[in-house]
Amino acid sequence: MEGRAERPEPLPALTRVPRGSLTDQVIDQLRERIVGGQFPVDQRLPVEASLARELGVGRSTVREALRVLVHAGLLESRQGDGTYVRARHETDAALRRRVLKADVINAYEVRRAMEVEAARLAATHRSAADLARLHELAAARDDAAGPESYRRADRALREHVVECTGNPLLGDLYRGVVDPLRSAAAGLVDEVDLVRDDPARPETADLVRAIADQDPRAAADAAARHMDAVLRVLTVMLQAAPIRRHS
Amino acid sequence: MEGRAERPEPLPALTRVPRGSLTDQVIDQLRERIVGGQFPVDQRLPVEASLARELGVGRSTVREALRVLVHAGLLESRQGDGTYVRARHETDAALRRRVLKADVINAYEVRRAMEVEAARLAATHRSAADLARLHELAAARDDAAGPESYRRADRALREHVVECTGNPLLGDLYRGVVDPLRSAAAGLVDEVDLVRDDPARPETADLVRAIADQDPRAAADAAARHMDAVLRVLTVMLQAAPIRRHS
DNA sequence: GTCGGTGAATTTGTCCGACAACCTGTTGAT
DNA sequence: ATCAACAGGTTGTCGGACAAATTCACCGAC
Repeated sequence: MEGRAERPEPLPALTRVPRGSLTDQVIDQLRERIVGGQFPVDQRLPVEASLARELGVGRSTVREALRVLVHAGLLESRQGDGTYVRARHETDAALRRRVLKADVINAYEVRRAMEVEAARLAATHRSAADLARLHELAAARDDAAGPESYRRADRALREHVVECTGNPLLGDLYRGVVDPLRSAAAGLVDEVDLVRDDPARPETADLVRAIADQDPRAAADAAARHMDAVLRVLTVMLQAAPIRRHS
Repeated sequence: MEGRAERPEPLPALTRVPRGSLTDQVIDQLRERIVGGQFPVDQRLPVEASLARELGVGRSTVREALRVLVHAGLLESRQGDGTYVRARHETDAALRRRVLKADVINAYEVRRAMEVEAARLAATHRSAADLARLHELAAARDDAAGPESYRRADRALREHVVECTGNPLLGDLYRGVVDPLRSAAAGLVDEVDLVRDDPARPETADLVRAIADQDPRAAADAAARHMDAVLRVLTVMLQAAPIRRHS
């Protein structure tokens, strides 16, 4: 049953579900395993019969729970093959679905809202360690060798700003909105990223300085100027080549 | 089985699901019936055995579909009683759960991000009809007779601002964040709302004027001042009476 | 050696029957 | 009138059987 060497299932023994509990408890337990990384993304879950045995419930109960998590976007089930983890957080899957259905400009406007607030909060709440890391990431971005590594470095910097806010909810929402944008319109987004992040533009350096100076207003202003430039470029590019999506 | 006269189930005959289709089709079909109003909110669905017979599938298949819709927030199942329609549209249950798990200040910071961006976009994109309605809502708020109707009027005004943005994604996220806040910490939120919306404070009038004047910067500024006042009051109140939530 | 076809093994998908747990409404006793 | 017991109905869970789909190993042809 679990004899496929190419499918490692390095799982600790699952906790037995106490008798009397519901499918909801199985849902919660599976979700916690996913969120906690014990069932990593792209990994295959134990088969239904095994889950049932280890959780001490019937296979039907497991199936109902799995079906819920499949619909919620955390899992993907393939008949004859197995059930795979598709996302780590339920909010990620839900936001992804919603964002991918949205107009790109609208999604960027939402992103703008979060980046401006993140800048403001980062300037307010950042620690000395946050700042040291921010400077490292800014330097790495300036030193990046080509477009791909530049983009990676830029992304790391922006995500670190969101981490400096000390607001995990904002972090989750930011990633939930921005990650689908990256994968769905990858070519366009990358093009925009390059243009907007022309090293001659001062906004990102201003942002880093404002966070260092603990000046929320200046940080928000820098982030807003930055996203306004992005939106201008994006609007022009969409007029030149409209995206066809989600008919 | 359906012999309870006090539980009307005025349902048209359900379409038979073609053989070979999945639980997903039952999910879709039930959802369409709910969204379309054929299963109205607060009404009880036909019992599982009946649904199975009418859809031409097994009871297990119906159960899996129902479980999904329960988890998605559309249905509520009560053992021994029946399954009731709780909402007409698939609420973002995942976002709701996430917000309810968050620190209240963090959630308000996210709300601030969206209200500021909504103000800016409303001033940019609002139509004449939007503005006329905004003025009506502002007047209704000023004329509200007591705390409850004041709150309702205020809420209607703020949600209308978000509608004026012409950004449905922002609208969904705003409601996804704000609605759980309202229900979860209702007493606290209402207290904050009252204090922050002291009629002597100018922010909301400034916001309405800036939207009328199509001045995004002034609108964003008014919304920011408004939410900053809210956050100050909220911080003080949380120090006085910390919320115990979601241990 | 490579490639394609076939069949076995495995896993999910569906159905069914049985019974437990729970809820609602009715009836009878006080 | 209230309360308790009971019956009937409904959801929740379990287990078994089998269909449908996928993967993989084996074998034969080239």
